[in-house]
Amino acid sequence: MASANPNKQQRSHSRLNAVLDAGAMLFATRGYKATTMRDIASQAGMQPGSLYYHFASKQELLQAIYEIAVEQAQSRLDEAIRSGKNPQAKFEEAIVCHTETMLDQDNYARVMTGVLPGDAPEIEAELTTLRDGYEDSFRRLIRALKLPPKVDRKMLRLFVLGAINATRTWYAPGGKTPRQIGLQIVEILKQPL
Amino acid sequence: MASANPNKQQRSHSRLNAVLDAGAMLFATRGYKATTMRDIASQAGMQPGSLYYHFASKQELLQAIYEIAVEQAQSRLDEAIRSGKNPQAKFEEAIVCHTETMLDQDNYARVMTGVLPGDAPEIEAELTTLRDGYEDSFRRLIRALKLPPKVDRKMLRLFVLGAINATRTWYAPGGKTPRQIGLQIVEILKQPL
DNA sequence: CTATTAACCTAACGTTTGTTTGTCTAAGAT
DNA sequence: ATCTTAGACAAACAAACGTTAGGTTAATAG
Repeated sequence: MASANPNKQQRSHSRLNAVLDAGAMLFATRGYKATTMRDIASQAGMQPGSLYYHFASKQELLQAIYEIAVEQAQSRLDEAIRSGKNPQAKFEEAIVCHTETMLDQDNYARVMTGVLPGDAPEIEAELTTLRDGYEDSFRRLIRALKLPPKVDRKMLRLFVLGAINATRTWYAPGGKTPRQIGLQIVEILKQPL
Repeated sequence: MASANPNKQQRSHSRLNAVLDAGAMLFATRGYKATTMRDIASQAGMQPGSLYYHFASKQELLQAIYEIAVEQAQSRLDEAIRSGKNPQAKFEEAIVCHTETMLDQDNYARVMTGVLPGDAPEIEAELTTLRDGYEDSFRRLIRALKLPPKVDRKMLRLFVLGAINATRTWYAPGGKTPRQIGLQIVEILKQPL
């Protein structure tokens, strides 16, 4: 009955991380359906069948990536929120942070916006729950905000997140930096039209 | 050498429109890759092979739908813009109109946001050109706007369109109407945060 | 009435898909 | 030195995919 070591000590030459990285990159840029297991295997430098040593199915691979993505994004966001000195500053920091996260090329978080809900029906509920957890931070931030009476808090959250998540469709490195883009969103929200 | 009638008079019992409607509906809700020709045929009430009497390929079907979509959206938008009495009012009318268009269930326009760029590589350029034409209306509207100096016009356009296009991911009939949602966007832009 | 053709259907083609199976290799444990 | 097993490979599977080919029907034109 084997080792007394409870750690799932992975061997040094395991390419699990290469698989996760490849999947995250391809799911984020091409979407779930448009990415094949062969694409992922090729990008990770291995054979298609080998992926199934690490994950039982394509959907499970997506779920694993999604969990890492939310975790990464969440910890980034928490730190940004801490740095804000009042509710309004916290909200602004969060906006800039989320924008940077979504435009960071080597980050998993773009999978959250690159995968259509319902592309993986069997795990759709889990993915939605994960994403909702992340968005809860924004819920709390906006609740603590002083706002004009005509502004609906739920709508504000959905519009801001929608605008930021859409940046991935037009962003191109070389122009404005992710940080500048995030700051512009804040600016547009602060200036009355 | 046939008829002197130059009209491409389509027969009354042709189900071309059923094909277009089915394709628009499925591409809009599931995306391009996730929609199969069999899905479309089934929804249109015919056999998969029959689709190829009307269109030479899946991509050509998408293109035809896309062209109708942009045309519909454009004519709606033009009318809304006409109804605004000054640049600011025109911009606001355009926001509400575009929101209603995107959330209209029986409209083709959702295909513009439901299909990922690059899903159909061979016609990607045409699709982008079509969409750019539509967005040009917003470019012109924003150019005519009096704005605070710190607000970048290009960013304002991308953020507003991004926020509106994202509504399709969370909108559910029964809650706020498309019109109310559009008006809330305007409200959030007008009120300083 | 006959010839034509628009608009489908039926049936299959070749390819790509996610996945499974069995084998090999090398690293760590005994 | 031997055993075990993590981690990969090579090859194939069945299903689903976009697409094609040929036959059928019914409306229209002459």
